[in-house]
Amino acid sequence: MRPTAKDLAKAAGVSLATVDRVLNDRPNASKKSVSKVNEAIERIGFVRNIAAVNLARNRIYKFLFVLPSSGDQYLRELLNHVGESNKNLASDMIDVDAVQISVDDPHDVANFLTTLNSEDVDGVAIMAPESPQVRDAMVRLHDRGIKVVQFLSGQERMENTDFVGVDNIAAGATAGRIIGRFHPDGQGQVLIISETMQAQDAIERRIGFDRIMNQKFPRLKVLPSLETYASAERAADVIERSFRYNSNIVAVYVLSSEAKVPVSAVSKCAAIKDLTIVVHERTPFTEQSIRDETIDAIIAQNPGHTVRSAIRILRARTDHREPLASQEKIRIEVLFKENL
Amino acid sequence: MRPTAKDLAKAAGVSLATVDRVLNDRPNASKKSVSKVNEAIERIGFVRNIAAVNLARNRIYKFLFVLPSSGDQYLRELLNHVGESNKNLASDMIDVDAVQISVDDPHDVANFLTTLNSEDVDGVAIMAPESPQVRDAMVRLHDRGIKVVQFLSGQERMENTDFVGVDNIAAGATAGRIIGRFHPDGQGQVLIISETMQAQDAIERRIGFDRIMNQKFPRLKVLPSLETYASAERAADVIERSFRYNSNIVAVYVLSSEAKVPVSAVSKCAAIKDLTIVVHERTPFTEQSIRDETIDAIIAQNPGHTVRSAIRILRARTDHREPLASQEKIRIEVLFKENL
DNA sequence: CTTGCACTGAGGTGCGCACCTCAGTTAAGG
DNA sequence: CCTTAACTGAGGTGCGCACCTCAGTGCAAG
Repeated sequence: MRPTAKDLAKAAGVSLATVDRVLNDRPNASKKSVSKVNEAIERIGFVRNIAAVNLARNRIYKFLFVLPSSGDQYLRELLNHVGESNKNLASDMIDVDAVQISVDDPHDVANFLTTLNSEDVDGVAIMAPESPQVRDAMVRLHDRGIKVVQFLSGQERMENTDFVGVDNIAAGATAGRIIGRFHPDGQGQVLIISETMQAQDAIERRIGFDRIMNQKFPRLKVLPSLETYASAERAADVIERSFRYNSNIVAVYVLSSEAKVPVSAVSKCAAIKDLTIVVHERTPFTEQSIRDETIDAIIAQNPGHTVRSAIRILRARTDHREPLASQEKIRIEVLFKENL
Repeated sequence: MRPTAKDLAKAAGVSLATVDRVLNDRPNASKKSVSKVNEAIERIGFVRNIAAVNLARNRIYKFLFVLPSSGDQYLRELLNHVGESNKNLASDMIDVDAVQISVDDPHDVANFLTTLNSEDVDGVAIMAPESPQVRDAMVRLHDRGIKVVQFLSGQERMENTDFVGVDNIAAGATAGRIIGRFHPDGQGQVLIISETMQAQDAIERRIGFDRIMNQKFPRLKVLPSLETYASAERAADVIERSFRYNSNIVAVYVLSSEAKVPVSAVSKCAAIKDLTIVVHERTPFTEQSIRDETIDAIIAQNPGHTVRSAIRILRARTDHREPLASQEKIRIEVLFKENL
């Protein structure tokens, strides 16, 4: 049998009421009592039964994912995993929901966050681009007692806020290592494509990529980033032009998380199987493409892991516990055809 | 507020006692009552509060990891994660422990498993090589009501038993893809080193490796597997001999999970930085080696993930729930210097 | 000495559920 | 008709804990 609060009280030589005061930081506990209880906790190895705590508190965790309204397959994956987590965690009294808002206008995002109330929600995971307004709104959320997680998005790290996602500089460097090692003879040009270079994640990936290419594979020439603005026509246009002007493209690196548009455009300009193509995020499209060997590698952050990690962190913060850093580190996954 | 069992009873038009009979498969519930309750569960979206269930049942989960007594760094990682999980899950009333037994003699393993009692343990995760005795003992564990997980080890898949670990054929193929793509000009010999080729996991990795090398990279010649039997002297001996007879070794693939001995031996025979070296499992040694670029890639199964996955599966089985396959798939991780 | 305040312990209630008992109802079989 | 077995509902207890009330106790300031 595990020791209960009653055993703790006996071991500490105090009453249950005092144990309760200490455990829950209630007033009217003397320093002596506090230390007696803490000493006894260590001595008898008392561990609070979380199930009983939550039952007694009659607590229901409510967490919200704030996601962009624009997006393609990867976003859909995220939404699916949020829904699935909601189902799976219902028996643990955890409600998870997702809203999609237009993240183009930072004001809208900030306004939405402002409407959130600590009565309705315990924690929020936010995927939105960098902007002072959003940062302010996040700080105010925290002040209202709502836990905040920066979710996959490229905000600068904030105090009182956890980040879930990968180190994008490292992710870009990983892509660089793969492309570089796949071309040991050097020589050739590398095409870089992104939806936009405004986004922090794209910038960081590019930085990491450039760094390793310069250091390790200087004979491969990295071209300036093309921006598609998520438009198929524009993608076709700029990519076609780039292939026309650059006659020795041997590899393509797609920075953004939606790879379908750029890869499709590339396939119309070149013998795509002769190119080394590295993209981000596992989606139905990229999975199919790696199976048929159109693309060569996927750098991914597992959407299921990220969603669950965000939830675990929010739960820990809500309980005033420290999340387990070792468990919550999101890995930069490298996927080839063989280890899908 | 979530609906409680009381709400369920009202919605189903039966008493709490009958709801209890249905939910817990107790006798003396008519088919009509059962269907009324089940219909109401769907209708009002009733979800059992697991915390309350476990509290009322006063249940403490007890899980045991049965690990080999021989092993080096990777085994130590596993033990650490078991210990860490035990700490972290104490507040969820989950006790996790590990025992190490000599797995050389299948009889010893089987005998040990036979001593396990369903009073003392709810589930066991077993890492032990293939053998009929062990299989039998595992079946008998299951018959005694103890849940069984085959942990990382190369047993054939069994009924009533979950497997935690990676597809080793795919892992070997992944190693093959990396070595192959790192040598696009072809030509050269690939050295394969393993502690033993008796173990199922080594065999499977070799199969996967050979398959892709034959199909995709036939110009690289894969040498017969060297066996070190975990002995540094023997490793030095056979590896030195191999380098003497084979003058064009360009890559080394270490099949077994402890890479220290073989890599150290290789480093004495050749300019190690000119070789492409792929090993299995992240350990302090392999991590250091990839940082200083002695080795080029690590194929890993995350020990923390595997331990936690085994525990989640055992917990689900103990609760007569189905584990979430999507969450429990252990990924074949590919680690380069950049995405450690 | 009294007053006031910080502290303490005893005890109660309820969270959602499991598990038990027992009186009572219904329906089938003879 | 009665017997029997299958079923049902009402109610109680307890799991470990949070949260509350209230009657104290001790100690320091006035």
